[in-house]
Amino acid sequence: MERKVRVRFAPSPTGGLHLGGVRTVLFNYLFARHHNGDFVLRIEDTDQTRFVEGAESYINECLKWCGMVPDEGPDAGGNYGPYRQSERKPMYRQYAEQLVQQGNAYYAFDTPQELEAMRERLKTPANPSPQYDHNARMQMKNSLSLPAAEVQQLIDAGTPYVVRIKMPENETLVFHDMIRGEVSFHTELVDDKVLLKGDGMPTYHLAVVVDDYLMQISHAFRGEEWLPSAPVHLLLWKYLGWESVMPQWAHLPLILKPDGHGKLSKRDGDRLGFPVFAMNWGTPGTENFTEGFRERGFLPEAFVNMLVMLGWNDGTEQEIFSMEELIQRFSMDRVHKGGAKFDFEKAKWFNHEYIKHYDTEKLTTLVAPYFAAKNCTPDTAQLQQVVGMIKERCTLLSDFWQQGSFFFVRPTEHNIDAIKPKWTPEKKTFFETLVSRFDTLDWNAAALEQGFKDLATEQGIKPGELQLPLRIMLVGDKFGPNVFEIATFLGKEETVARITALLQQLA
RNA sequence: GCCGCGUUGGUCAAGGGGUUAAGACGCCUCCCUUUCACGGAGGAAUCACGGGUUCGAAUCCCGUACGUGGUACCA
Repeated sequence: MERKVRVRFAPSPTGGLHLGGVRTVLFNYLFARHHNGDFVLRIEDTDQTRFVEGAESYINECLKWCGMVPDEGPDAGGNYGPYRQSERKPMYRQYAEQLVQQGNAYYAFDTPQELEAMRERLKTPANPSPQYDHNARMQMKNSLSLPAAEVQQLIDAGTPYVVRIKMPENETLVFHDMIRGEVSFHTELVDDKVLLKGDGMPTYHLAVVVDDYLMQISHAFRGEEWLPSAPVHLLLWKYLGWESVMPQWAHLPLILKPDGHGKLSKRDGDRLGFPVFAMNWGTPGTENFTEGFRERGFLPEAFVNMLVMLGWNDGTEQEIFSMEELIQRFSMDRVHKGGAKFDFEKAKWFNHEYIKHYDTEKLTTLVAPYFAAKNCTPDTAQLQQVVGMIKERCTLLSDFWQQGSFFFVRPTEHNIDAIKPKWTPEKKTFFETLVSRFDTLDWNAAALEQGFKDLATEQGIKPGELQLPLRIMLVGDKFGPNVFEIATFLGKEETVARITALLQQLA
């Protein structure tokens, strides 16, 4: 019988949710939805990497913004909770003990100093980082090397200890990865990973196996950095007798720095001037602040689309996908094996595409806050009209203010240098006459343009030479939509005021 | 060092024995527009290297290089 698809994502932000993290969630989400399965959020808050204040609600807000809502989770209830690792603490110990009794794991009493001493002692140029493995374990203080009585004595005395997995020797472990196919490891090269820490909390290795089993997870997707510890997890599934219900695994490629090499980090964003977190993280204005894609002016649809194309495509030339299309077409076997360098220019292109085709009414509600932030609160219908006129020349939501403020606020700065060299008394006369002639014209773009050109012809000046000055008068600089449409929007009174104001400056 | 994974233009990438090796971003040129964009037409630029297998290799195999991840009582 085929199991229902259940995938889980386990974020553990000690900081914000970065691109790689969001993309991992996204692939989890798309796969789950594609198969009509469950999408479960599991929170990894351990004692060591304790959640930073607010991190949990931050994650939930990120997911909501991106349109990926978990079916179950800390707030939604469900049958597999609790979902916070800290609340699941009592569950793990019994499995660790079971492994010890079966001989697949053992107690280790070594102090951090002793571990350090061992590494120092075994270190050679050929082996710069010795492991706690089958070579070293018998030289250490653990229930394999010590007599049973002494072990009991240590435990009775309350000596802190950890539980380590006993890696077998000379075995080759093979497992199937949905992206990479067959992957194999030699067990003697893997160290005896700690399963249960001195404080009684499980390490990721134990927790992820126990939780995935108890939560009946059918598919587990995570970053490529977990591939080397996959053999430990595989062994745990076997030793605990759960191999028949082991999830299918996929190790996702990494997102790399745009320049140079290595994993993309928060520092790269600061250094190169782009966000790496989905949303603002930290306190604005302080050193611990990182701007998010949301606040930078990205639409969530564009953000998600951009992210999914980093490592996946559907094999066609299509690049713009709605979430519904992604769910329909997503398949794990079209995910790339190699990491992808992040390209902010391409990310902006996605956003521009979305803005151009976005519903103007909806776009206006997203743009309004950017105007409000500048103490500009125009009538919604008017703002909507402006948004419609300028949206194709805005890449980010934050561009709308720069591209559209002059519709509502008279420009204070004028790019006079653009017209002054070619300014003549005849042109001055033209604009003075134009103003006086406005009363005879219908106030719409077509009529204004016609009247403007007629007058230019009468006075023997090329209309083109007069359009730039008019633009500078109304807009302040060389940008914006058709100048007659701008005048139409501004209205006769404001248009006249702006023309005369600049005429005085040029005098 | 050892182990894993990877490598098609600057970037994202399609293609997986025979192709003029798609497409997109970015860059450049031209057209449209006497603004900035949008739109349109073009252009430069790629199969990491070396061996095999084959009539034929970007494609299959081996090696090398390079990159990347891991090598913690972090995840």
